[in-house]
Amino acid sequence: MSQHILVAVAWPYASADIHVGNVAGSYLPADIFARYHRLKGNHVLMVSGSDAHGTPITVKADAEGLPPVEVFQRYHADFVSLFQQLGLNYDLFTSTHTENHAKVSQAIFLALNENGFLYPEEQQQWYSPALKRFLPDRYVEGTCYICGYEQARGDQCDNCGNILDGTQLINPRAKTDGSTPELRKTSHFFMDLAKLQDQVVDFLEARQDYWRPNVVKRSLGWIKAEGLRGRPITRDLDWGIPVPVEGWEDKRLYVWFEAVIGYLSAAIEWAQLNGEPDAWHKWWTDPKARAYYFIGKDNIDFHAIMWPAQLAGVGEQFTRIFANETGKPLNLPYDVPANEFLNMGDRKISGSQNWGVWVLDFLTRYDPDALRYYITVNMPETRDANWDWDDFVARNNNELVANWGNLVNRTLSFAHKHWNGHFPDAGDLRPQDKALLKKIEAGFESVAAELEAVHLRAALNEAFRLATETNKYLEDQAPWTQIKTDKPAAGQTIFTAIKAIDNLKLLLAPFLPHTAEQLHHILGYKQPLFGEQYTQSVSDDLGERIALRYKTGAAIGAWLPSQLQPGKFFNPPVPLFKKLEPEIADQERARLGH
RNA sequence: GGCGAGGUAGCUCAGUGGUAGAGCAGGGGACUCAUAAGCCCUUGGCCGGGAGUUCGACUCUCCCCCUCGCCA
Repeated sequence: MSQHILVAVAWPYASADIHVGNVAGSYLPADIFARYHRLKGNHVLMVSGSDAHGTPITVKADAEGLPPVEVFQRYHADFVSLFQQLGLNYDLFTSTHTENHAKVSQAIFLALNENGFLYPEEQQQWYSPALKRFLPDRYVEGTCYICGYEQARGDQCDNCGNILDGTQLINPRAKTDGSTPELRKTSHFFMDLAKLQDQVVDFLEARQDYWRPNVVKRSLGWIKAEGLRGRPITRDLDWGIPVPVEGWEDKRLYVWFEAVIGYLSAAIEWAQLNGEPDAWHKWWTDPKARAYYFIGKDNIDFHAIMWPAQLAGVGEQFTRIFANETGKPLNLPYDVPANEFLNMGDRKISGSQNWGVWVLDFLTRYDPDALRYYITVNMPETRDANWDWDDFVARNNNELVANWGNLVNRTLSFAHKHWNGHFPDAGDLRPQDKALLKKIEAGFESVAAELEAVHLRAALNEAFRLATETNKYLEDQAPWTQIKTDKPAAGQTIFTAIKAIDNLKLLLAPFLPHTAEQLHHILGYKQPLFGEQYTQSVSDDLGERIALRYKTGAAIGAWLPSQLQPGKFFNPPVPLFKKLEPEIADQERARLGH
């Protein structure tokens, strides 16, 4: 009955700080989804890592006078710390800078090559005689051949916004030393996407009924309008994964091709770290397993078209080449629930313009569940959404604190005061008590239905509606009046409310895990709802790094109605959430210096 | 310019061929257990604009405008 669910999460690029838009786009929805499935008893494997290779990192490294590996290491350490603080329970958060990932990527390359989906082709590329190397388009500046802007980059013009063909730049110069480059011929491997087009279209059409329209329609529309064309998968670079072909030692796999392979290599690394090297097959080669890819809309093409094409093209060859096992095809994505963008003030979040909310910084002043709540109610599932500091304060105070936090606090405080720290004895519950609990317990179906469809905002709203039902019940029963004349009746009311809260704790746990755990403890449970995050140092010939891990341990959380018993002892309640001062909105805006 | 997604109450968003919905904000009320929270009642919208199909369209078709993304 229980399923194997691969939760594949976008890989943060190791040259920029993580902001709330990244969290809203992929990291948080993935964690909510994974936590729900863990509570449900399914076998979740949630993997991701730092995307370590590619030109932006070498550009940054050059600018700072550091080797690329140090830039990568610094950001990677920040990511691990951030994800721990936010409570993102990755089974493994690794990186693409591992021997394992290189080996897996090379096996994918070889499998595609064996199956006839790769071909080499000559291209023109800028070469710097002074630096004695080929320059990626990003390393070349010149005059834009479209608008005449003189500071255009080889890949894109910041003035007119057009994507450029770098070889057409006028007055090209190397970004690092200003020297004049020349065009030289260079060979690269291309993936023959045209040959894979039919398989990709079949793949998309088979899923179009349940995928988000913006993901599937856009992908199919693009393919049908333009057709897929060969795309280079190698580059003249020295930072990255070597091309496993003799004579190609000075080239590297193109990062777009290699980074997505991380979903597979991370699953394999996870299995190895656990001492069960074959365990990854349950998520990758068993056709009953489901793979969900949580990404932002900027990544749709790579996950809905390119990565499925790679997987389809590899066919049964991967396991044979990688592990000399009888080949089994790799699973294609089951769903790619891509989110739109979370902007700020209707402007795109931008690191270079210091326009945004940086999560590590945010967490020095506010709690992780407050962030998780606001991002979830505002999640850009169907269109771009906005981060607004006033709205953050208002929703924190008027919804999170007032509706849910206060429900817990008012009920438990009352109980603690009048029953000396025990749950009241309830005897046989009255019809109104049973009616409330029935409503709340229906949440294990209704909230679950939204979660399974990856409608996370709707799921959270549904859980909150049930908290409101409980507040209404309390108003109807008015235990503060009952207690003056009929203490047993008040006890039945309060016990029922506490049981409702114990249920709501579970329904909200995927969204608000830190406070759910805290409430769980207050309610007297000895074992935690969820397992534990931990870090582990992993070494190979490429170096040593920290991996973020997860272990189930003593976790007892289950997506099932509360079995809370009367009479048991519980801990004195403390507020789960903090009310925020309205002034902080202005302070936060001032912080940006705009 | 092409493709895709959006344009619904002050804000954030649901929604469907049959007399417009939720949460929050705003207004009023009774209560007091609670982080002055919660509960009840309530104001508020030519559902981007125009034309068409239909007995009837926010919902279907066409054209236009605006926003965002991808591509050229």
